[in-house]
Amino acid sequence: MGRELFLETPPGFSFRHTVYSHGWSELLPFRLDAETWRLTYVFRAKSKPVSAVVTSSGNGLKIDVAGGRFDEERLIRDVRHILRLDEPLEEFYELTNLDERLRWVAPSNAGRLLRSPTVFEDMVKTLCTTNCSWSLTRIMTTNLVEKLGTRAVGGGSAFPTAEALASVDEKFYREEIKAGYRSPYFVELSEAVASGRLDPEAWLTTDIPTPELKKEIKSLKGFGDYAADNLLKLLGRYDGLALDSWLRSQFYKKHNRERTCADKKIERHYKKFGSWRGLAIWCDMTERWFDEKLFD
DNA sequence: GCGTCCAGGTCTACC
DNA sequence: GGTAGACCTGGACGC
Repeated sequence: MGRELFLETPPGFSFRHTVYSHGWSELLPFRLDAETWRLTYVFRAKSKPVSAVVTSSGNGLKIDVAGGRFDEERLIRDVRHILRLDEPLEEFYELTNLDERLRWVAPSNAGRLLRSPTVFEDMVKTLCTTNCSWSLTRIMTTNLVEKLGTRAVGGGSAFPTAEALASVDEKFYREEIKAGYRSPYFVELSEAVASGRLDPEAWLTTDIPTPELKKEIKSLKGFGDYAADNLLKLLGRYDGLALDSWLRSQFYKKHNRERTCADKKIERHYKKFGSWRGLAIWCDMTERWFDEKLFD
């Protein structure tokens, strides 16, 4: 039997801008119905994962949990975390308000990037975005969830645990997940986390300066500049631009008359946003996404 | 149907 | 520190 929970949101929170902030809502165990703006996610629970649907409702969020036994406090914590309800963006908005082309960001309450309940899940998904088309990213994450995730109450499967990911070998990743040359990276990462040698969740609260943290992330196989910067953004550190081919091509179109240029020029363009430059470029490059949708 | 290119890059070897 | 070449896969594209 299902249960309905309600979670109050802070002023200046946009559900639609958050769930549609980047491609994560298209990757299992997220599912987004952009017509009805229903965000489904399979949450880890006490015995068996549970599927829940999150929708915007008045001054908060309605969470319809499919059923099963679950820790309400933990589920609420996960929802707060994935939607970044506790992330202060005032300083960022002060900067975007000073920029003519980014003045839309603050009134829209944009800038919250959807993330997974665990840093580990975001790491695996980030690996799935490297050097491939978005369609292949979706194939790999779908395979991971459907072939290694635990079935949930209410349908779907949870994102697999580090232990589950560490229980299969490189051959499985190549043949079943279609991860190709990335396969040993998944094995190394999941074994490190499952054994306790690596604790990425601690990065959410660590005081380590960002350059040092980036160095630590880059010491992992498969995490280069883009992947490390992307993960740092999801951790709430926006110093790096996380330039990939898509972001570069968008910049060329919008700010460089469709001509390629060196990364240094892109970095100069966003320098004025200081430690928020990674979020500034992302908002700038995705502005048209929100023109195409009906927003609250 | 087939070959080529490239996509939400990174690693290694070499200079 | 900078760079060339290799690397899985799937989809788009040209022929």
